[in-house]
Amino acid sequence: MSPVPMYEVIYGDLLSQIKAGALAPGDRLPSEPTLASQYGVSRMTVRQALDQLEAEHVVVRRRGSGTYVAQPSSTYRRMNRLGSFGEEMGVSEVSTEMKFQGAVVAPDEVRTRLGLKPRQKATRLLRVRLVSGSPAAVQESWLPYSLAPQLAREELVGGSLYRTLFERWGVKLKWAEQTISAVAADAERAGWLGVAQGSPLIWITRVAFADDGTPIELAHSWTRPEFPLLARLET
Amino acid sequence: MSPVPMYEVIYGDLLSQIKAGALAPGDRLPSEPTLASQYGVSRMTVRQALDQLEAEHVVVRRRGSGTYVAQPSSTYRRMNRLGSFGEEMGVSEVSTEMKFQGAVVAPDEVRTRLGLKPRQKATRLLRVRLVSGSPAAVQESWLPYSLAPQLAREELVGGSLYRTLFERWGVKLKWAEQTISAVAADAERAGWLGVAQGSPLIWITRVAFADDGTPIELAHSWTRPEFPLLARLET
DNA sequence: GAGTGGTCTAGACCACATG
DNA sequence: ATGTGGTCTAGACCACTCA
Repeated sequence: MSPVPMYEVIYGDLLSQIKAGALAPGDRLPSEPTLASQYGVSRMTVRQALDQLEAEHVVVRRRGSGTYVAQPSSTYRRMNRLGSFGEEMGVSEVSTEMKFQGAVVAPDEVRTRLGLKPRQKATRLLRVRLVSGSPAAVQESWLPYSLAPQLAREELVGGSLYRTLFERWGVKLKWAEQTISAVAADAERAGWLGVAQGSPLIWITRVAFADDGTPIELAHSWTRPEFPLLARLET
Repeated sequence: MSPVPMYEVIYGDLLSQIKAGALAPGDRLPSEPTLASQYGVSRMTVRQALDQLEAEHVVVRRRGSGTYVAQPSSTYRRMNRLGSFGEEMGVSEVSTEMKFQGAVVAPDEVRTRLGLKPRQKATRLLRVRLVSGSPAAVQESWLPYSLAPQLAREELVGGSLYRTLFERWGVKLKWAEQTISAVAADAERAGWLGVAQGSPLIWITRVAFADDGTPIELAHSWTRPEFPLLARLET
């Protein structure tokens, strides 16, 4: 058997066509029997691919009618999926100012959340994110130093921590737990973000995990309220 | 064919057993072939039930090993699912002070978001939510008046707007789009919530939809930062 | 090596939507 | 009436885990 399952191939094909615009919102996809014969697979296999697209709201199915490319639900991007800051911001132009990058002894909170031993080192990244040139968020990330020592020195691949972890160290983050709250800007962050001290910021604390459940990253972010999170909730 | 599909029966059975504690976190479920013969169905049908449980993180599958009841991921409750305020808060004791309940001409924002015609009326509910007796959030809900006129007068079923909509009017909310931001408390909300004016609050704007896509509710909520949102993100 | 979940087949009947 | 997606069967081979 091919290393990649057929239903993932079909899933990928359809997703590409939709992203490329070959299949526009509202368009009907080929029927399940049609796809099955096109790909030379059984209908159950086609359904596995469509199940996945449906779960991600890329398509909607209507019994007796067909499967259609979903309307891009006006809002909701970001959130629900774990992605890089750039991806979360969508098409906007994102740049980064690195304020600190190095290895330090992990403070208690970091030790606890990442499961490090006392006096174990951690890599700390402190970044200011700019959207279209104006400051939008401060991000402070902590990772076990031993996981990727060069991370404390080298430049990030494409400015993305997650990409660097994956491409240089083979570390793939699988899921994250976030708490979202609000906090008043302290003097330092207010300065970086260009807001008044004491003004409200969106404060997110995130722990990201590898597929085996190992905690990899503890991150705090402080975002200006002009850049809200968008989320879609299901019943 | 039975009105309820077999895979839903199996799904429900397993979920009940897990919720009741007959299957505890970490326990292994019967294997797929075992379940198939127990229910007298094919293995593919069993897999449909398990697929659903897995997608909801109720179970985890390990190839070559078995399917296990998931560990209740310490944190993450709330968010990701659309539920009542009480459910979101988990087991905590929740009470409500109704500050306003009535029908008014819909302001522009409400008209736009709910798709109402000019001068059409809307029901406005303004509530302060208390957790264990101390104020946690202010919620302002707007609904089309014509949808459920009595809503402007009657008491809510079990103090829950969503339960009232469903049990008294048969309206079932299917999904919602939320934007989450932060905002400084104004004088009125600061007073209700017992915080200083200007202190940061979590500010959520939500539009909830029925299964046919009709917008049913526009809600704003202002929550004290001591009650953060918890969310789980997937890759 | 035995058992598990992952993938896949080649059919089938059904409920439903649309022309 | 035709075609669609929803459900289901009774097998199969595979990759993987674990004793």
